[in-house]
Amino acid sequence: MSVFINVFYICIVKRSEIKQHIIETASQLFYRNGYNLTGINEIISTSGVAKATLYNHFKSKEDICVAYLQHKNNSFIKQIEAFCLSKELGKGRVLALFEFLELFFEDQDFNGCWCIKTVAEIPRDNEIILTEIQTQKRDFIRFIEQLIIDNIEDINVQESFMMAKQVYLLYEAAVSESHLHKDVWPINSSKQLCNKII
Amino acid sequence: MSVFINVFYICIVKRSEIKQHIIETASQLFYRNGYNLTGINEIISTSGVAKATLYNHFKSKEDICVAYLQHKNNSFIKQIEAFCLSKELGKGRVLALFEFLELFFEDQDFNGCWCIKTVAEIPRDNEIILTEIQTQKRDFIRFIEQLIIDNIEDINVQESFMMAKQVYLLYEAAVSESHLHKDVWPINSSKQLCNKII
DNA sequence: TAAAAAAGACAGACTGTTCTGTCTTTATTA
DNA sequence: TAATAAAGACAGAACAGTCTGTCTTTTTTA
Repeated sequence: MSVFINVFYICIVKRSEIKQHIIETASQLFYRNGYNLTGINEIISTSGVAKATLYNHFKSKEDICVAYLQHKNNSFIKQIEAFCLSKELGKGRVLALFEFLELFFEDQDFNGCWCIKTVAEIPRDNEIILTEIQTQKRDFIRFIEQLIIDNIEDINVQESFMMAKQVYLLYEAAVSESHLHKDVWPINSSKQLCNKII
Repeated sequence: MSVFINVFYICIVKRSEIKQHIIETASQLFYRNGYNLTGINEIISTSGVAKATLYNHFKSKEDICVAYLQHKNNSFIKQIEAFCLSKELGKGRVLALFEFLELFFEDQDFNGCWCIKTVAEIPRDNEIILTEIQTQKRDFIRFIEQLIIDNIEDINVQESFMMAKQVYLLYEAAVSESHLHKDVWPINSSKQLCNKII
């Protein structure tokens, strides 16, 4: 039996993948239930990892938080980029942002923006986490800007940056408000307005 | 000394105003430091009220949370309404929303939207608090809608509702994002875009 | 004098973090 | 290939706090 369990366990988490496994487990819990409401004990019991092992990989809960944010952002950027590029060249690729969000919203795990959620939970003076979040958002604005440059005709640098910020604001509002109202209307309204300005 | 302290204390909070005093103290703490990071003990020590007294007025921390949200919303609506009406009739009264937000942002106590913050902190299934928040937001949209009807010429009911939702989304994005980026640019971008659509 | 507030002890559950000592896996050597 | 060494994952206790909410006793106010 011991052998079976061992073999079985290895199938789930290889030794070399333990850190990643902890990150994924913590991410699910943090995103679903919130950072402060998720305890270390819940993370270790859910992931099946020993406490000492967790603290071998991360020096503190805050450390896990940063890893969680990065994990979320990495997969998000990868997915939304692939989704937009799957559409035909042109305005549609910008509007695809909101179509992606629609799918994201319909996902049962949707729980709003992890950055906004986390900012709301940490003390004002936690610069480590705040900096990580601001970096993610600035990268996202740059991603939108490139999308605009590549897909909107006759647009100069100044205009494209201004437009990127506006599209970004509409996207962010759509995420937060669809979550708050538990309804898709903010996504539609934002998309409509975005269509008007691009 | 005991007498002095008592006299001094009475000057601050009359007996009949204790409940209101608790709400105001809790509001400051919840808004500044977050709901979960603010303990009952901090509320009582800051307000100078006994624990039993607090639990005489509120049956639970959640109860105080609802009172906090209502308190915030009441004073917000009162202030923004007065500010908008202080401007000249016309489009300017709609744009005044963002001018109000600018002042709000510059206030040292500014810490984003209390609704978004609170939603991020409570468990998904807390319907009492969520309902309170959704009601506040719907009321705010209705307020914006009335502002549009009163100040934009030749607009029908359908258009005004659609526009109200869009202006609302821009306002909400401006609040959250100016807070996140610690910068005024989201307010300016939102205002600019709002000006374009009204 | 009766009602209400103050003060703070209290229960009981939870927090993040550190630690010990054991067992298992992996890498290196002979 | 077999023996050994190093790395690190394991369980679980302990630490010094925290938390909400209840309760009793004393003091103050109307």
